[in-house]
Amino acid sequence: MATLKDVAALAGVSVKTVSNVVNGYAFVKPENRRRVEEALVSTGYRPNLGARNLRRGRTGFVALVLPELVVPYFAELAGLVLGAAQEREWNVLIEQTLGTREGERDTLASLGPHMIDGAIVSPEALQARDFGELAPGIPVVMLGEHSVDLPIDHVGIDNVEAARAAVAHLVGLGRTRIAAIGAHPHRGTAAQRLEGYRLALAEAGLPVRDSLVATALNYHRRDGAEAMARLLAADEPPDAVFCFNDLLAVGAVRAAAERGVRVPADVAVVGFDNTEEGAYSLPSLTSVAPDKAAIARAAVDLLRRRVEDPERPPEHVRTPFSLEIRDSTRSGA
Amino acid sequence: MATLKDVAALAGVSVKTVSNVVNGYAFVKPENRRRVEEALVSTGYRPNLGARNLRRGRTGFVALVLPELVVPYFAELAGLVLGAAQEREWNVLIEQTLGTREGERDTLASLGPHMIDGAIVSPEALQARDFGELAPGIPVVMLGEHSVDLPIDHVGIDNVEAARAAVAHLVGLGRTRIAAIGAHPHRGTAAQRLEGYRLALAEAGLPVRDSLVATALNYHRRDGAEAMARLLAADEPPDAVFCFNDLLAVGAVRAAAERGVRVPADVAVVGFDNTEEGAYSLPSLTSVAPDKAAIARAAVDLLRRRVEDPERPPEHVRTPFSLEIRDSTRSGA
DNA sequence: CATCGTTGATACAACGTTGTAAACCGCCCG
DNA sequence: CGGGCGGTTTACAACGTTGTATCAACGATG
Repeated sequence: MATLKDVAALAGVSVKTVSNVVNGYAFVKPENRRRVEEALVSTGYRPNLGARNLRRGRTGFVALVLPELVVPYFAELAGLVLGAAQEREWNVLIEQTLGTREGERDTLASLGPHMIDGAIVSPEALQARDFGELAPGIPVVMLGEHSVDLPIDHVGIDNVEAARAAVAHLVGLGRTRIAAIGAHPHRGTAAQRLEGYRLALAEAGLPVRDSLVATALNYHRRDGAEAMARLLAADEPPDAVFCFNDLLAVGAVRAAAERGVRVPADVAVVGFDNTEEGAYSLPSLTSVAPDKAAIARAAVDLLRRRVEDPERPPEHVRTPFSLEIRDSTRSGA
Repeated sequence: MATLKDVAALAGVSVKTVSNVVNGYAFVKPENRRRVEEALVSTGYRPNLGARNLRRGRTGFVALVLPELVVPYFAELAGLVLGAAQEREWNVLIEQTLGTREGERDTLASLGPHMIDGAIVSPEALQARDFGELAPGIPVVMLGEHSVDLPIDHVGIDNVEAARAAVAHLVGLGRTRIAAIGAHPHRGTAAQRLEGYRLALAEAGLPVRDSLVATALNYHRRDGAEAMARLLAADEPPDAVFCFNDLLAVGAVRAAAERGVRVPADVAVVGFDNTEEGAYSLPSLTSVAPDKAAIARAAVDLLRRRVEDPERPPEHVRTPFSLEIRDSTRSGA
């Protein structure tokens, strides 16, 4: 593997001059520049990033910490972050926490302070305040959970508003027994979506019944199916369900189908995340659609600014969302 | 950030002694060892991996190169590789090629030789032989495509056999006009699955009709839907479809539903990859189920052995598969 | 007592890169 | 003609770590 030294020897100049050419330093005699460039090509020189970063004190790596890649929302998001980071010449290290608190702690601890220039974290169990101690001095941008009181950069949609819009849509269909699937004791986003759900019901003059709020400890298809089964088995089953993500909704739709309950005729279903899976499922899924590309771009951008100036005041970026209406809430279907 | 030097100063020993303690060198006086360990804890020392790797000539990073994370099969696989690599104390760099030849070339080129100890590559457009020139000297393990003639480690299922089993299953249902969706001019796996499809038809004494083989330039839901639409619009539409992955199958099912064609009554559908999405879709999808965990483990293991001994002869690991039979091919449903 | 081997500790160099400061060149100006 | 100045190049040190060689101390051996 060719190093600067080899190139320098071949071009008959010093190592530093080669380094200067590589880094685009202006004052290099054209003649030398030509010779160096020739030597660079003929040796196939590639900088040793480890050495460069050791010298510069940066690594060029960013961590993307998220619960699980098998959750389509995170897979889509990861893809977009990868793309956005590529433009900034960052390499992305994806870490899965599996949603457990230990997983998140381990991940952040094991990354070590030297490995990464910063991290984009989509927390699930972890409280935001844990970050200070776990990743001391590492620039962090948080996704999803909204925690205004903490001095940490943050990107996300307005979960309360989004949930309210989703439930308002169900209200608009004339549904009155609207359930929610996805309540969770420790998840910030869950609390916010539940809040939006309650607000929408209150605005419509509908009662908020505990029996219609289903907890889901994970947000997988299986959890949605189980929750829906419980709801349908109850005395007064719902005529609409707002699920806190698309996977829960997919599970809910399946559980309904298995029991001969029609969607949307008997139960209308709204999901969250607007994954492609939901758009293709039968019936296609109405879903809250966060602008994932905007989230990814904003997160990478915020992290870049934070890395460049660690002292700047933390920023909260609110990205837009919309409601994609599909067959699972269309009466015609 | 504490360095060896800081720890050494605090413990009153030399830098090297601290290094020896950190690396578990045997001959350190118990007294000194104790002092060093104390200092390590109190300074919260974490080795600078960049420096360590610079010295050792290894990076501790492995690349996982795949087409797209939004394809559930790759997301699932990535999650499993992440897990398997973690046990080996490797960090995984996930790179998306977006399935284009340029993407794959760029990715491999940009990683550079210094960045990674090796790569696990799931090629799509790229020909296997391109790797030699693109990543000279980098240990590579290939996934999926079977290319016995090349001196590269390889992990995958027997695609011909798997496809044959899937189509044989459809034959067993009494279907006679069995279509295939997913033919592709440049994809090795596509060619193999098509081969298995042909074999199964031949064994059953059924003709192979070109009009029943649908090309898909990508393997997304949309492509499956479009291909299915073409097949259904033809003079003699199929009574069964073998899709080369689950996404194509999901799209195909949707296209059928939109045209009032019932699955499986009118058309039975088999997918490939056994993704969770398929298991929960309506109807649930019969699918060829590669043992993804085994693939991930084998790939990481093979790469580790290759890194440790670059001279060993290349190995081809054949991982098992099964056929998961679900509603999309069950007559009762 | 001289020699040797073992244990324990250290100094030094090196990995490949880049920032700093100094040196060199030619040229213009006083 | 000496001093200064901008352009151009270079030597050197440093980033944090670890392999090699060296060295000191010690008890055992001949």
